[in-house]
Amino acid sequence: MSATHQTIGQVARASGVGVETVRFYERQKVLPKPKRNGSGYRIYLPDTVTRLRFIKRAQALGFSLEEIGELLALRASPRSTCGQVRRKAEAKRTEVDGKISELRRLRKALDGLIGECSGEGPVSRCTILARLEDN
Amino acid sequence: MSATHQTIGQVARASGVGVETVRFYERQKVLPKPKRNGSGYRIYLPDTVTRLRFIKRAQALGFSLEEIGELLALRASPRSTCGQVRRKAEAKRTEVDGKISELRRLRKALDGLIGECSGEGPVSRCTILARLEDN
DNA sequence: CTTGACCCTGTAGCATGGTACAGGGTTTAA
DNA sequence: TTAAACCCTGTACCATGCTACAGGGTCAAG
Repeated sequence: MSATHQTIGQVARASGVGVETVRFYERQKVLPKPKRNGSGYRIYLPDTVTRLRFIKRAQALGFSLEEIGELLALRASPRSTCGQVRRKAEAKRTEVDGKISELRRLRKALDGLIGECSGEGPVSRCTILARLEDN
Repeated sequence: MSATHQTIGQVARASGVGVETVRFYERQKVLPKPKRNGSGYRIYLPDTVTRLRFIKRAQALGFSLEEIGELLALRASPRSTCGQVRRKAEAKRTEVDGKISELRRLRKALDGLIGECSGEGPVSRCTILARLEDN
């Protein structure tokens, strides 16, 4: 194997994911279909490792594989603009903000229930359960 | 149908869930197996609607069906104490807190990327993509 | 020449909380 | 009596991101 093409096991190790994951990404279209050698083995160019690392970083920011596919498509097209990428990031931030508020709402509700509860006595006099039951 | 027993369709309507959902909850053990009539139809006692509403409220607080099963088991056992219920609520609050911090971390990272980005020019000079590619 | 490490395809499974049939039987009201 | 509305079981499917086979073929070292 020369430095310019690698097997699936090599790119997997170099980017810290599993071999099955690399094949999975190909099926999910976040990795392009690579060339094959005479035995049908996948042969990758070295930029594949960069791409895999890109995927991992984007995942860590909360992007789904589908969204990562869109980011990669932007990256690959000379027509696309930085503004388009930025808008994806802003949309994700808005989404994250929405999840945070939802979780804060939950937290508040749980806090209310816990605050009202003495923590003593049998379940039959549990104020938390009473709240969950009926009104 | 007397007031003391209802068909699956009746409890479903009365509690605002689908018929299939009621059967699903039975499989998931959050609803007990009901008696059957001569034709094999499920026959529910009226407390089933209370139980279904309990489930919905607990879900709104972030409890999974499995956790709701545990809450219902506590509710049903005279041995259990209010403290056990309270501890479940506290554990859920801790879990929610963990998710909130994780999301805030994401938000911060996205914010940093967005802040650095001019939003102008081609993707080839996109600072957001550059960060994701980073080696 | 054999062994072990690698590669292939295709499929199934995990968790979560349902939804949607297919292909039956039952009940109710006109 | 017949049609609609209901009920039954069993199974498959949705999203999400993998992981784990089974049952092969290939390749490199000793």
